[in-house]
Amino acid sequence: MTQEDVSYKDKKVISIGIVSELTGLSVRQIRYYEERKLIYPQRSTRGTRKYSFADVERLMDIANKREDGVQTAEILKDMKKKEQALKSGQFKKKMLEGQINAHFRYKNR
Amino acid sequence: MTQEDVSYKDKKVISIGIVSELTGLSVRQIRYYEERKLIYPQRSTRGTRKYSFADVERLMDIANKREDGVQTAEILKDMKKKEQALKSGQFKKKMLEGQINAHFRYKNR
DNA sequence: CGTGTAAGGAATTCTGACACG
DNA sequence: CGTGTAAGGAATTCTGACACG
Repeated sequence: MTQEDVSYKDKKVISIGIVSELTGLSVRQIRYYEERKLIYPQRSTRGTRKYSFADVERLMDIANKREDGVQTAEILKDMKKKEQALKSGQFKKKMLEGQINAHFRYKNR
Repeated sequence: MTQEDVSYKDKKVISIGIVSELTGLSVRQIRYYEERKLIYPQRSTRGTRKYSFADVERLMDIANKREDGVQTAEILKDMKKKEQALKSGQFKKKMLEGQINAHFRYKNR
């Protein structure tokens, strides 16, 4: 994925009505999941919510879990755990890159 | 660019107000460029226009040309020319792939 | 030709609240 | 807990048209 593609995925430009169509969730449900801290839309100047494609995917993930009877508090916990794991993975990757760089610095001087 | 990224770029989900903010063009201008066949938004069930990121980029391109004094009819011509060139390039690429495939079919049988 | 604007109507979005369970 | 709904207001979007140039 290039940097430009990431910017598409994370750019908050979709209104709640479209998100509702895209996810099959009601507008009420989407607002409620925000209240429960599961999702963070951006607000436009005039206060309307704007979502990204990443948000839409996250909401579809939430919808699946809710269908399985998972409560929002539980979903929140799981998501935090996964974010933590992701950060940890990124950290490990950075460490590895550091070692590799050090290795080449050593070899090339 | 993966297939998924393409789907983000080309998915028509942005309302005209947001497109206006993103491009700096007035809503009136955006509608006018559609009238002149420079842009093709999708219509939602209730008739509102929906744009993709690709459309937004195309509009920014149009805006630049308009600033240089290029008329919409001229812009339309240029765009058609470029599309034609692109198709031609894709065609050449397909031909080449065909030759490569034929080559390997020959070698491997 | 390209763009602004007022007009009138329809649909969207927002918040806080009551309802049900 | 999770979701529907009616309420009232504000902002959006749509079309066809007149204006200016």
